[in-house]
Amino acid sequence: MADVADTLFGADSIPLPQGGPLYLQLKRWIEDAVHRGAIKPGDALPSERDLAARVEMSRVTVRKAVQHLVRDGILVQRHGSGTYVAPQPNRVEQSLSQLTSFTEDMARRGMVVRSVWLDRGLYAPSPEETVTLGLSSSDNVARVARLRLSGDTPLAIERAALSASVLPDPEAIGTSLYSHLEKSGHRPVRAIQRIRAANLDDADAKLLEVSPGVASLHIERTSYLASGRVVEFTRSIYRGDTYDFVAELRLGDSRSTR
Amino acid sequence: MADVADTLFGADSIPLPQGGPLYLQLKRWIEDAVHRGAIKPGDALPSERDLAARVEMSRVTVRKAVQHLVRDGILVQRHGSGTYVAPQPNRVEQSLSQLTSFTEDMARRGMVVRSVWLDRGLYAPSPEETVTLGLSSSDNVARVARLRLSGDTPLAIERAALSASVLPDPEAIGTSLYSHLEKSGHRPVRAIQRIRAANLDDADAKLLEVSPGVASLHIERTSYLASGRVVEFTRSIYRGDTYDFVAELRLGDSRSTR
DNA sequence: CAGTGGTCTAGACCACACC
DNA sequence: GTGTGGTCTAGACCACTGA
Repeated sequence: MADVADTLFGADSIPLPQGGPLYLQLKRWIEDAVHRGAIKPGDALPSERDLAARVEMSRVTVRKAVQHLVRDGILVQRHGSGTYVAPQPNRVEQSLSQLTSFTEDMARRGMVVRSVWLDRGLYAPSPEETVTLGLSSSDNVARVARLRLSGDTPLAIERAALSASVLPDPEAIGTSLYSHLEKSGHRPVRAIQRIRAANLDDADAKLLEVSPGVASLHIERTSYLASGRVVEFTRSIYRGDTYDFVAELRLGDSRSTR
Repeated sequence: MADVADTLFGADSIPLPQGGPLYLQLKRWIEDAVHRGAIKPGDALPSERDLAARVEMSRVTVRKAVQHLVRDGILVQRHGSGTYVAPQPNRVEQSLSQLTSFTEDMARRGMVVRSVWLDRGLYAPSPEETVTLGLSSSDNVARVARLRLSGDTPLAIERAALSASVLPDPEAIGTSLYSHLEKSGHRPVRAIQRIRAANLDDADAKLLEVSPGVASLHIERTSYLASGRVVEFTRSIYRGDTYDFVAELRLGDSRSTR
């Protein structure tokens, strides 16, 4: 079986595109090879030193091309092992109009979801938590932070803050925060979400097992009880390569032609 | 007036943090200086060569630290000019439940919005357009691509495709596609949006005047008439540092406890 | 013009994976 | 071990900005 180097540098190999900086020429060349299917997801690329010798560039320049492709999600690098074409990610969709529990939502699609606890306990509230959760200064706040995974693939980081009066014992949560809240009659019926894009910092990238700087969705959610009281304030970080959010829009009623 | 170099390297300067790679030490150090307010938005940093000499690192290492900060939106670099602390972006909010026109939406907030046409005309449809817009093979497709700006700041790139029967003359659109459609009785009343995060490629980054690789929101929108017919299919790219999308969620009705 | 960021090189050593 | 990616250096030249 021919290895990848033969495929890329064999007799019918395609020459590097011309024009612009060398690292961009090499980047385009590798990107095209992946999109053509000349090298497939999971395939290993030649080592950086090997590539550098073959295309007659310095290793620094090769690394620059490769790291751009890593940032774009085309390649992945594993320290001590090699550089590989990134696997096709299975994108997951989530509704932006129905307030659903992560666990219940995924179960409905037959996906196996796990959580790893990053933190849970009772704390003195920050000023921000005091305001958004409507706490008095003597109240405690319950913080629960989880890493969400589907199989072995991390999907999201979720950091929630709730009033201790709603969640007096954070340790008692099973897999689903919402079903735990439901038992005590505190399941939210309404929420406001604020969504933005941001590059992952080093710490969160490590947790999600992607490269720092990769695009991610940051979602802030404030959930309310039927009474109007705030139940939870959650900041979540979703991997950009595995998540789609879907929203249905209807004609606005605040138009000038009322 | 003391310049930035004096502020950073003066008598009461703060030493570089220890531990880990040099470029990350330098990155943390600059990041802290910005967050402390020791250097403010708009201020120029010392040149890369200057910085390298002062912290006793090679220029390559300094560049690595700086480019990480550029990617994170902390700094901006201008070729031939210098490196500056990034200005505080004014974030813009957009609703994810009301189907509003960009132009009308911004006007309601008193913001001055301009559009620059990137492309508009009639074309033979792509297979994807044929399917999503429900065209027959003889139909043409109208494509309109715009760069949206608030003042001189680019906000978003919008590429829309509509059936030529709905928009026979793309050149006739004024500033608002939706008000143009309204005149011909084709204003959509409902839309499905799909939102994801992605790193900007070089071309789109140039249009939006940010660095390649910066996080952005990619939105695909399919809009429908009251009759159920598809009016437009639009792909938009919003700058991650200037846009928040807001959605209101309600308790889902597809729960197991129906 | 001088000064800035942008690209590129050859060579070195370290940290980790895999055998 | 050997081979991989990760970091770091000193020095060079190019392309752009701005006085």
